[in-house]
Amino acid sequence: MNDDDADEGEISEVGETYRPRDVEEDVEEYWRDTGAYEETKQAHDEDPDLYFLDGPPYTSGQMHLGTAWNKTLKDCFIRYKRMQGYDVHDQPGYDMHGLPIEVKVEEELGFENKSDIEEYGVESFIDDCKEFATDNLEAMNEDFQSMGVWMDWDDPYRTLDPEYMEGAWWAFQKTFERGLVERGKRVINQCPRCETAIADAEVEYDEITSPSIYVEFPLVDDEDDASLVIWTTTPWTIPANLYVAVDEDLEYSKVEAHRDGERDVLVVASDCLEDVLGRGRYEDYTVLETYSGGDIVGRRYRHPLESQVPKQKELDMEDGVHEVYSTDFVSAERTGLVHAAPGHGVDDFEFGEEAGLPVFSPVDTTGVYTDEAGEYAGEFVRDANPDVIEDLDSRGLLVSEDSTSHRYGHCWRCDTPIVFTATDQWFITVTDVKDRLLEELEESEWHPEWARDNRFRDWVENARDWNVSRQRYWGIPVPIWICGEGHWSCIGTREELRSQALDSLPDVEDLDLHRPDVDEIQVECYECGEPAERVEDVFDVWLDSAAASWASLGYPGEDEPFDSIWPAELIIEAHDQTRGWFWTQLGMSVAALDETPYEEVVMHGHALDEDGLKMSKSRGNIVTPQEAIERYGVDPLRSFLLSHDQQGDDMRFSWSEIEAKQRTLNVVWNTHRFPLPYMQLDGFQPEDVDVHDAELSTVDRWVLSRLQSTKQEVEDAMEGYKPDEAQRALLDYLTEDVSRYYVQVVRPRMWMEEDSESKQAAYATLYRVLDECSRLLAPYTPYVAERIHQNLGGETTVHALSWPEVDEELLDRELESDVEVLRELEESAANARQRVSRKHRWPVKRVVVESTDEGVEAAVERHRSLLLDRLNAKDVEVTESWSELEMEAEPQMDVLGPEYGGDAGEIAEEIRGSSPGELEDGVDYDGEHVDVTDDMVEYRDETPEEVGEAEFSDGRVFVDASLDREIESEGYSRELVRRIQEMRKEMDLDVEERIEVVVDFADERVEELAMERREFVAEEVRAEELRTGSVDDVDYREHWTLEDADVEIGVSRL
RNA sequence: GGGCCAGUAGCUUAGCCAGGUGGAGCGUUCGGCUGAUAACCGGGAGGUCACCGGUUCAAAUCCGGUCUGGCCCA
Repeated sequence: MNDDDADEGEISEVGETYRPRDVEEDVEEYWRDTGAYEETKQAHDEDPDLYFLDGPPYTSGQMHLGTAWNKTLKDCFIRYKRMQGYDVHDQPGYDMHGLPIEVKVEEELGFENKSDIEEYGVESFIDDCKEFATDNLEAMNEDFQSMGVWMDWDDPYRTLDPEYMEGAWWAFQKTFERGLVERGKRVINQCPRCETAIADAEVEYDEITSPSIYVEFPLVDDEDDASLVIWTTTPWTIPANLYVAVDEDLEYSKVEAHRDGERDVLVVASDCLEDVLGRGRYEDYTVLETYSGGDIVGRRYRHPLESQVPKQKELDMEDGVHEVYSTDFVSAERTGLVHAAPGHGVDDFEFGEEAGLPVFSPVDTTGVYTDEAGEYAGEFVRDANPDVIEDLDSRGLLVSEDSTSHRYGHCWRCDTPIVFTATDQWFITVTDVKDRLLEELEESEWHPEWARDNRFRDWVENARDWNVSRQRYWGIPVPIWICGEGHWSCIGTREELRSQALDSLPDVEDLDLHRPDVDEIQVECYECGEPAERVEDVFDVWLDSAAASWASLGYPGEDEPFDSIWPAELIIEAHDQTRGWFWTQLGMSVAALDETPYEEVVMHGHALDEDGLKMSKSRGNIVTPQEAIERYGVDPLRSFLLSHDQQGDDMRFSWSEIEAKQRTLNVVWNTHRFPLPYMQLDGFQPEDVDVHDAELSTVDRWVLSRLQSTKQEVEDAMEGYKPDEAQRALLDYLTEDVSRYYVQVVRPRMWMEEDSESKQAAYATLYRVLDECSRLLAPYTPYVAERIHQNLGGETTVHALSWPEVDEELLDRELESDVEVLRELEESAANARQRVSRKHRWPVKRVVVESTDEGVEAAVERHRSLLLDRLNAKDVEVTESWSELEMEAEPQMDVLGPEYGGDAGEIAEEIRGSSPGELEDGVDYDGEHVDVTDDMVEYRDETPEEVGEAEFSDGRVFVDASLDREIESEGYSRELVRRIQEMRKEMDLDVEERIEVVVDFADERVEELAMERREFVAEEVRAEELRTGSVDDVDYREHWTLEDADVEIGVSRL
């Protein structure tokens, strides 16, 4: 690349083809050297604020294709909004706390559980976590910049900064003050390895194999000694069973059944009877009685393991324990009865709480039974399954035993199957403000709409109280202190902590809020003044990012910019964030501030592999952005990413599509490159010619009008958050209109040697088009946009410029539709030519356009000379009906259908292929007579030889390719010109270099025809002399065949 | 097991909300152009519109179900 010496402010020649990586390197350097990013920010300093909020990626990995897509979308909108005249808030963020990082650090240190951490020292562990997160941040910062994303990389918000953590404390305190913080037993997902509660969002579901057992629960005081039959895949929860659930509206049967000489009386749902008895291998059975679930509600049973678990005998004394209840979580599956352990199941717990039942959860944080589990104490719950089954069997209570595979929750980080246990946790009771959540949800606008209406609302409606506490180390400490009396004191800021602390603390700036430092601080209880200790828990990491909209702004430490820009106007994230950031932000903000923290949401999809499958390490189908950048470049990759409908849809990765994007950009590149040498040669100064005053030709006016329409289209699409449509409109304009049409038509004007108004107008037009397009391209492909802008003599970075406005004066809809017609005719004519094998180089006598559309005729009349030139035709005419040849009828179903209903098909068959005469009297079908009206048919016909025919949307085009002397003469002379030009190229001659040509024709007739235009040929090929005769003593010679005629051509330099 | 989204040519997709003989780009193939030339342009071939059923004179489009993939939940 040698075009990096492009002088600012001057049009430069570009000699190379498009090499994305070279362009990107050059532009990167230019941006660095000129401080382009700062310059751009400065240019919009005084504009109205726009608070875009970056969703913080988690600093445990690196950029993948999904995050690259996400940041590219964000960058695209940031650049666009800036150009639209906004001072866009562009601070990136990083989510740096939490269990995932702890797990990674534990892995590095070879730790297996929490006691390893305690032994190692919490302080050192915290330091390691911090280092890990910070290192990753640096790497990710670089990754994102390599995608050409312009954000404030020097100053990201980091959830581990004290001022950020304070934002979370403050909001939690607000929530606390509003009475929405609770402590209580809840059934939570416990990871026995990490020894902590994990959020619903942190549970991943995988297929596992579990025992599948049917168990008898003997009823108390039953005349037939009947037992309830329950089914479970978690035998280990039976020691904690407190009640059995049925559906009151379901029918149940009491049956007497026999196997191996034993008699059992069982109660199961009637629909499940056959299945259960089959599994139990019963030989026969008799239904003793049927009743509804409601009839057995309140019946008592004996706990099947009461002798193994003595605690169950105590619990049996309590009201309501070991009774049958009707709940809404029962269905007629398996047995239609559900064993419920409030200590180990969410539904079980919630219903148990309503019914006033106790919670029994004899399992510790590591998933090991406590002493309350009697004989099972000390055993890991899942390992106890066989013992439980054996004990049940030995008591004769096991109906059947099998195994089943089903989906079960696992810890997302260490993949350990979770255990549901009821433990003490801190909650934000979002269920208390659900109405407000649903109201505030309406205050935000979502793209696409269904993301909010069909998805997010559903999630919010079903949201449960948010368990925000984790029994871990690396996170924001829960700011609650408890005194000896059990009073809670909630601290909201560092300043408040200082003033409330019993010992004197360092200045606010030097106060770190992390564990273990904060654990050592005692505060004075707000209620009784006694010393209070902090609870040991840290926050769920989702609470960190939930506070981003104010915490990233340094609030409450700083009032500005929070007071002036909150809430966020725009957030852009993938669809997995419905349960994540979209939700936690809304939940936290409504709980603390009673208001939505964001106004507009753009939801995009995930990046899938080439087969539409998720990219994952285990599948080994991961494609990294770096790989794609190396192979094709950043701009092609961005262009590819932004070409997808991002509104909620997943994207399939495709190498060939990136390659296609690169080729499209290559066309754009060549389009901008084409006029540069001519402009430079003529010393064209953009500021000297205004397109409004220039002598514009039809195509000039047309391409400028199309520019206005394109700007409008692009802007409309961007305002609707559809960058894919915007980019498509722009690239279509550049390739279809500018490259494939305008540049083709305008070339001869650029080649004119002497200066002319016409040439100046062409320069001005193309300059205007390219200059504005470089700005339009900026949000999508920032590098190549910048390069084009610079090559056109841009004085500042393109990204600091304003979005080009639509110039109504240059808009001419009629002209646009005229040219659309002309181009269609041109295409059809090319098609017609091909059918009679007539090259475009050979003129044709005339082109006949057959159309009844008045617009077509008008367009042709208005632009006759342009069209003749494009068609390479001597004449063009428009007629309503040109051919009188035999015509064949084609039935029109859109008319026949509504008219004849079910008979339309048959009538159509009668009509098809008939001549107009045959249809004059109508057709008969099935004994009925039908009149055939004009609108029911259209006719096709055939054309004479030497006339090519092709259709276009409003009719047909006929090309009369018959030859006469003039046409042959012109054709052969042009054939000759092309061969000589080819030889000039092979000889590597300069464009201006003069030559001498000698041609030896084998065919006299061809010689005569071609030489009739000797001067034309000589001028075209810049020959001082063009003669015929034998070729000898020349610099370069070659044999050719012109159509069927052999010639030998000799060319010599002068 | 439930909710949401998607399934259109070899590939990427438009069309679907407001039903009337399926468009485009890439690839492929044939051809053209030859002062953007390691470029550029045109034509052709290529589609049971995932599958099954329903509504309708008429369904890619509306309705119900199935399958596949994705996200979320249980």
